[in-house]
Amino acid sequence: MTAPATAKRRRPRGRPRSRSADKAIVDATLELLAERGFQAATIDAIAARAGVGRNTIYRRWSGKEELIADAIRELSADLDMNEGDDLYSVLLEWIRDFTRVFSDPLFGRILPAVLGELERNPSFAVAYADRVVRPRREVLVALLERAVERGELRKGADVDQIVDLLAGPPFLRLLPIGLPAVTERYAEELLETIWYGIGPTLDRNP
Amino acid sequence: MTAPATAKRRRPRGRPRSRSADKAIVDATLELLAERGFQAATIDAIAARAGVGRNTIYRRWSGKEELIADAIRELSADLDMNEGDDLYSVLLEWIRDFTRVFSDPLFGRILPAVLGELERNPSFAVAYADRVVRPRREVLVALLERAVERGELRKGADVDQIVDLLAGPPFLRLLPIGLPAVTERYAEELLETIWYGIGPTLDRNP
DNA sequence: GTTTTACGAGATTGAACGTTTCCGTAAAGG
DNA sequence: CCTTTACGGAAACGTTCAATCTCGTAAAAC
Repeated sequence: MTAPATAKRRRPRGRPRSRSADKAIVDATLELLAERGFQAATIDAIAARAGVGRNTIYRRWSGKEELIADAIRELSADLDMNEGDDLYSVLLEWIRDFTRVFSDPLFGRILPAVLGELERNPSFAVAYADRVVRPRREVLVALLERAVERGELRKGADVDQIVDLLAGPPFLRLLPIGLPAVTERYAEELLETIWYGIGPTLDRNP
Repeated sequence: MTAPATAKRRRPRGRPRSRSADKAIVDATLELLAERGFQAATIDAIAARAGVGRNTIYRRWSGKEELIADAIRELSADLDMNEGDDLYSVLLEWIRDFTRVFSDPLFGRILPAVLGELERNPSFAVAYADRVVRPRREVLVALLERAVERGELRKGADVDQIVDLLAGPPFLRLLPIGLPAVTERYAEELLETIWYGIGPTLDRNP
């Protein structure tokens, strides 16, 4: 063993990397992605917004793709779900959160901005799926699985499908393809339809 | 009146525009969009695939964006819905069609390919919404409204929401964000969930 | 046959952009 | 003070690509 177990890594010689530059570069990347899309996130524009020189970027990342994939990995989904309430209320709040997050000027605009790149660039897709989609989805899936066991959901329900039902419709509405806008009561109406189904009314508690 | 009512438009002097070049250019544009995305659909690549010179394109369109918007407008949704069957079967077939269309190597790959451009370029979004989304949606909406009137759907159901429930979940599955793949029985399972709802089972006919 | 317009192909221009390199300066250790 | 590494700024290189232009040829009207 050449290195003692107690060794702190010694600080290397010359001037240390600026931590604030690290953050400024990643922030600028995400902001540009969200505000103006993938093509507008040029190295020039990122460096200018971050207030750094281009070589300060290239000293940290080997190229534009690595930078963007890394920046996407910095997106952390905050995953607080108040499980105390009854399931219906929890799901209602989840839909509200989901629509709110996608109106967020930073976080919510990233996916639409990189969607076109996802197909061509699997590393972006993996980064986004791992850091943004999967964590949020796992929390909801686990919650729904417990609900199925407790009998609060239809027996044998496919939780993946339920997640899609909760997320798919509001996601469609956020694409610029001429669909009706999301209204104030959108979450309530959507969940009611999902909960009771679209089939003709049977015996149901009002 | 300067032009007689019976007049065919006289053919202008010189060599006429090649109609087959028109078609070849638009086809090549759509194919490249679908296969390799927006960025790969360069004028050079389009001209090469169409087997025409670049100025043959510029003689017809003022630039790349006009060409692409025009090509998108050529996408026609075929809208056969066999209304004879019962509603449940019709909706089942609709979901199957929808997932099939989005695996279509031409038609279905266009939207993912231009999604990133939609936000930046409203004319693409308008073209796609007008020619692809709206016609398909209108047929389904009309069918659902008639079903509501006949009592085949839950009273007071919001048909826009139902369309989203039918289209949103399969659309999510087709994005490269790590979701489970669409299986053979996907449409059946999805419609069953939508039809009966996710709430705990009440009295229901099996 | 002459004129007119379209054609495919290639050369050219100009802008955007990723990437590298160099400069003078700043911040750290020795 | 000297060396080392980082910094912001700017210049430069190479590539890609939209857009324009030129050339010899083809297809139509007259």
